[in-house]
Amino acid sequence: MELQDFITLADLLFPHVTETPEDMEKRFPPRQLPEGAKVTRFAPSPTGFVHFGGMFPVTTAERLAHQSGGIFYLRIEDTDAQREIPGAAEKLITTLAAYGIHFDEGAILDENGKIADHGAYGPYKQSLRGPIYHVYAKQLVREGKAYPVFTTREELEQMAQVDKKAAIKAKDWHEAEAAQREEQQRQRAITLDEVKEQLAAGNPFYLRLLADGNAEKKLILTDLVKGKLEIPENEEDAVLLKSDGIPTYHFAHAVDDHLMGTTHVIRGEEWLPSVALHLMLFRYLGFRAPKYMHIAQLMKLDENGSKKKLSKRDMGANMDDYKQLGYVAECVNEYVMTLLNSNYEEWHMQNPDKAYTDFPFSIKKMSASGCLFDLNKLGDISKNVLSRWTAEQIYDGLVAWAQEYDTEFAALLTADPDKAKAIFAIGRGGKKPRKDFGIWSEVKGYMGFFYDEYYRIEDTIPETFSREDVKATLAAFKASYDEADDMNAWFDKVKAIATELGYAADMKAYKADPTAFKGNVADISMFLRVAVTGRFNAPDLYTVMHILGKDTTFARIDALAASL
RNA sequence: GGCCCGUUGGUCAAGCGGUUCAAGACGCUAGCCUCUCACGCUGGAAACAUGGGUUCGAUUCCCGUACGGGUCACCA
Repeated sequence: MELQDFITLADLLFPHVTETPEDMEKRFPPRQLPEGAKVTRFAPSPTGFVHFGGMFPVTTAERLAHQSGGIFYLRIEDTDAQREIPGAAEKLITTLAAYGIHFDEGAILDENGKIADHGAYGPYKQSLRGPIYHVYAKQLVREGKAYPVFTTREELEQMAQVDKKAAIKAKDWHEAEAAQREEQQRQRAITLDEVKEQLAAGNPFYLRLLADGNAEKKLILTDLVKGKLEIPENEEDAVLLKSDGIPTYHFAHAVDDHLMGTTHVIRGEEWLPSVALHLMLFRYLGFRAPKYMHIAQLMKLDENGSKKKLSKRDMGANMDDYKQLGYVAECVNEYVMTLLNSNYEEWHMQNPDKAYTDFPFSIKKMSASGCLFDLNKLGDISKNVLSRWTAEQIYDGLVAWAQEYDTEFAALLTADPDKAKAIFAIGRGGKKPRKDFGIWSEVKGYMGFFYDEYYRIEDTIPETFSREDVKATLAAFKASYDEADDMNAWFDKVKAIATELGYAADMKAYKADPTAFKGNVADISMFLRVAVTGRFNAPDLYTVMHILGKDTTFARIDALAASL
């Protein structure tokens, strides 16, 4: 086609488009931001929940923007109506908010929980930006950089039926490639007359980019995470607009990120293969390309022991799972930070009281390779975080969680807040706080025995100990117990019982000659512990008894004694 | 299959040509502390995928191989 023909073609294809790229530039002027301020975004398609892997780019983007005094915005990429799940976008926003991720602008929630535009660069939902894309589409056609491909409605419907993924998997790659190249040549050769004919017949068209690349040649670019990259030039005529006039991701990415002033595009590394195409689009459109950061995928170990992408169905993939299990958002954030920035842990150890948002996030410290999801590590971080909380904070956090996921437990806790807080105060506050639980769902197992509703005998005193000794211990303890005793006096009495029954009161003496005793004071304590807590393991018995009170303590001792 | 990315102990990782032939954290483990547990403390096992270059010298640079991952849609 001739130059003039392209202009005719553009008018034929987009008769309704009257605005020009210049108009767009006026409507969306460059942002006025201080030097070095980064503009980043999160651009999800509303097709499901927030994935743990998604937290990596999101957190990175949020940190980079806010740390630099820039803008972090939300753009909803709802260009595929087929896959869209109603309400997913709203859910995405509330989930992220729960993890402290807030947007400065974009399609965010208003007071009524509805998505509404917030900011001067909207609309922020791509489905609402049709006219904007069409301005640039028309421009590309005018310049001979894009061309239409026509199909009939029947063909379109047929296409919707086939399982494309399965088709790709099954095909012979060489054959498919050759066919594709041939098809591309054929489609490129469309004439103005054919276009008029098709248009007259009312057939829909989709728009393809006319790629000028040569895959034999390499394109050199720098990814801020991956470093220097050498990729073949793009020679595929990617689809820009679909038959319904809605842009594909690629086209929308170039137009939106330019117009919205994105400085850093942060996304998963699955986008790496299309960077050549994206750079071509920016060049065609006359836009300056943003800086790219492709973040490695989060992996998991499959049954065969090989690394696999953490998929939707995996435990821990859905960010909402963590809330249900009782993970505190702050802990998850910290875990994400340790994976994202290799020196975060070190920094945090030196600044245990600072929030992760105070950490100087560095792109240089990001790993280029994918990491394995490690629940152990998350658990450890969680325990450490919670161990620094006050009893009051633990109480509030636990109650809030229990009220949603374990109302029975919540009722018990709130019925006697002082008791609950006294339990949480055990071993808390010092230099070396206890670390008994990292998630709320573990707490009941740790402290349930304090409540008659959950108290039960889980461990039994081994048969190796004479029942008579156990009975004697329980009876003697009751006889000598005085709630007013301090811890030392209390333990002295336990020791006295041990001595009385022929058990060693002094552990060193016992270890020196175990055969001289029937057992030791640890055994005597164990009898009491099983009686009072129902188990072998519990926090300091003296404190436990005081929280329970004399009546409950004695009642439990009596119950065990009676069962012997 | 083509293309791209990656590869230090089980995991996350420091290292960025030579006092590190390898730090730290999680996990595992021995012991100490100790009335049990939870802490804490002191130890331990455990790694530079592989071959070939470059170099006086490579975990660190280059190439090949293997392995892992990603991608090749009118999905994002």
